[in-house]
Amino acid sequence: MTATESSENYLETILMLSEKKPVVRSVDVANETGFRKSSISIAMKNLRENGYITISPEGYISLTDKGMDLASMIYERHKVLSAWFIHLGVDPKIAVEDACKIEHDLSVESFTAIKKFINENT
Amino acid sequence: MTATESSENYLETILMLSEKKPVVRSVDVANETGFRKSSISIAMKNLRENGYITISPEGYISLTDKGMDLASMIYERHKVLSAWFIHLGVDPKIAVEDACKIEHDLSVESFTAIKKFINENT
DNA sequence: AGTCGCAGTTAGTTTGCGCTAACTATATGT
DNA sequence: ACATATAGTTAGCGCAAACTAACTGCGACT
Repeated sequence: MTATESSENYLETILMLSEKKPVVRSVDVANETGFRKSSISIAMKNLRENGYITISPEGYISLTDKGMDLASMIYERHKVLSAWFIHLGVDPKIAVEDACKIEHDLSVESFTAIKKFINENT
Repeated sequence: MTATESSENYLETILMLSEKKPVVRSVDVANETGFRKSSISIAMKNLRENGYITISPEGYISLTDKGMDLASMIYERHKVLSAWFIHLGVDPKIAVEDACKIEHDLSVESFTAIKKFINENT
């Protein structure tokens, strides 16, 4: 029962938004990601049922410990990878798009190795 | 009408096998990838209908120019990325698995930048 | 009271991609 | 001649993840 790529992306988005806004609602996730609110509604239901988030009666979304662990791992990858691509001269918009895709696919081993390498060589 | 990740993987597999064997058939792709031959049959039909491969009456699969372009691009990414991960100390098996995933996701810009960087720093 | 907009949900559809099961066709060995 | 193995196809299933359309519920204005 491991989270899918889309679940990981939603968790990351929730974490990112929670750093910018006092509360995060479904509609905020929809606006940020560009998906329809119906799609987000179903996705949030899944995340809730799998113990990644809680939703208050007002509709405010919070990450559980489990959700925060996953979200912060993905978010760190996102930041490290996009910064590195930008450092290599890639257009920032494209760098972020690419980071967004590969951040889900790397094993712990490879990401750790890349991160170590970046830290030692920049 | 751009090729999906699974299509790209099949094209890459066909190219890889064609370097090792005189002919490549559906069943060879099935054995290599671990998917069922029925799944491969349908996938090869798709690749054929989209102009990426041709299949002889004997069942021998050939890449078209279009198919070869895509296959060799993906295969190059695979080799560059997996070699680099291995160079960074990642277990070869894991390095290959990771390369197999991210090779489809990188933009031309980012891959070019990474490749250039690797060439200048190894 | 009525209407408007915003937030969220639900039903039903589509697409991609794997699967099993059952079939055909061809070759090969006894 | 017949059984077996190999290669390929087809039908039908299931799941994930997006979509549209239509609904509820709520607050705010006029």
